[in-house]
Amino acid sequence: MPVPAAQARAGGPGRGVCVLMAELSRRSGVPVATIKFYLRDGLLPPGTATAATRARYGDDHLRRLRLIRALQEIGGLPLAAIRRILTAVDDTSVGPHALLGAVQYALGPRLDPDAGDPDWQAAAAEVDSLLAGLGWRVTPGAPARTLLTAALAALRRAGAPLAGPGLAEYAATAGGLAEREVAGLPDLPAAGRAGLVEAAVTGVVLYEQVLVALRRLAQEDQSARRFGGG
Amino acid sequence: MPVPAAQARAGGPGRGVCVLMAELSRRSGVPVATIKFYLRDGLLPPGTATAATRARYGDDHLRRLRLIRALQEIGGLPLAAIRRILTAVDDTSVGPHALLGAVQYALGPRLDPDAGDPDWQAAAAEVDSLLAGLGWRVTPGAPARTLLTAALAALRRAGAPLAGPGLAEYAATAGGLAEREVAGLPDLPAAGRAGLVEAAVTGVVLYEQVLVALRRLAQEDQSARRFGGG
DNA sequence: GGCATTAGAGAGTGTAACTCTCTAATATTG
DNA sequence: CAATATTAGAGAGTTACACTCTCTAATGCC
Repeated sequence: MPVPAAQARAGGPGRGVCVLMAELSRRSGVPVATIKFYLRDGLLPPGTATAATRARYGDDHLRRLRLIRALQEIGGLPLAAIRRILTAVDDTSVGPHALLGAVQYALGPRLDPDAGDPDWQAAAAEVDSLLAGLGWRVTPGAPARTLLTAALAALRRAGAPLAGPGLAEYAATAGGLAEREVAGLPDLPAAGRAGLVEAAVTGVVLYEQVLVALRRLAQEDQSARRFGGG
Repeated sequence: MPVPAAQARAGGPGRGVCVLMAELSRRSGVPVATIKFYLRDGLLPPGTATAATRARYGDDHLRRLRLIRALQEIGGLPLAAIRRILTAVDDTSVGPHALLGAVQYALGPRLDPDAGDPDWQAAAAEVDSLLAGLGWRVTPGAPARTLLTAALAALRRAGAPLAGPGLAEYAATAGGLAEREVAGLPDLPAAGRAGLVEAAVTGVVLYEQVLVALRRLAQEDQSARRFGGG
């Protein structure tokens, strides 16, 4: 027995099956108290109030709640970063590229560049020449750039610097991944802004964890082969 | 005027230039109060006491301190995870493979598998068949496996599942990276246990951040090319 | 009419990672 | 040799984060 589409997805934009908070909690697996906290924090838009002590929440609340939890539990993002991402998502004047930038800044490490350290300077120079050689268009202050520089500086400090060719190999691998990922994003007219935006956030954050997890599993396998079970 | 090597690296194992805590703080950039905290927490072994209110710290303290900060600031690990890693590092009865396992468990997400969720079950089945098909030797309870399953389940829940061939492509890329990384670790007799151990921890944690950062930078570049500066 | 449920706001809780304060002792300097 | 500065070590206090609890007034439902 097919459910009438008009009932499953009726009403205005984003208004689907409308339920009370207890039901939203049950469907999302998030405690009621936590949902209230998210509402107060502005992470979740308020429901449509039907009375002084009654409000209803739709499908978009459920999707938003799942997005928050995915970014938090799987992506490991703090709520402050998630709030920044969601603000950009909800601002329809923010284009796709700027939105991805917002996600990058929200992800990006909050570590301050320790200029003055010779290892840092060497790492920064290496990053500069790498990006220049590849012709990648990245903003100078991108957090990922700081992260890369910090990681290379730490490797240098530990006496195991990641040199030019080895680093370029990593960059080529990363470039191949990113190329396919961005190409795989839906077109704007086809998916609409909301669809593109969600796919983009998902792609940046969740695919990263997929990659990281697969690499760790592969390392475990390789380590077992080289060093044996002991 | 060359410094006599016997003076720069004298004494017993790991005892280099011996200094007071203030000097250790200056060289590492870590505040004295924080070093004291690490000492109390057991992250840093105590210095050699020369009097009731005097202790000296050597090169190994400096290296350990740098390792802690790298894992914390770049790897984003909580101190509890770092403590677990360092315990395994210091336990000479732990072999290379088991040490990498300890790092994996320390890194691994602290999210509980939500069995019962159909998306989770589908993701778990996909992970099982992928690993079986690749023949990777990974323990069933590996945290990376949970992370992968959780990420795939979240993608499914968001309506953008990462399907068989696409996932296999990611796995192939990750496998290639891990193969080169593990092959690049020094041999046990050549580097000694301490050298191998540090290279392994570094390889797992810092190279991961290098890869992640490069992927994000590549995404920014690809996004700029596809969506333009707006 | 009466009772369970709900929205909303404020305060309280637990954890992590420091940071501050204090004491006694030791090194340094005049 | 006495005054001052510095240090090790231990405990308590602080800040940030992410909830979680408590309370009140207002419904909805029987």
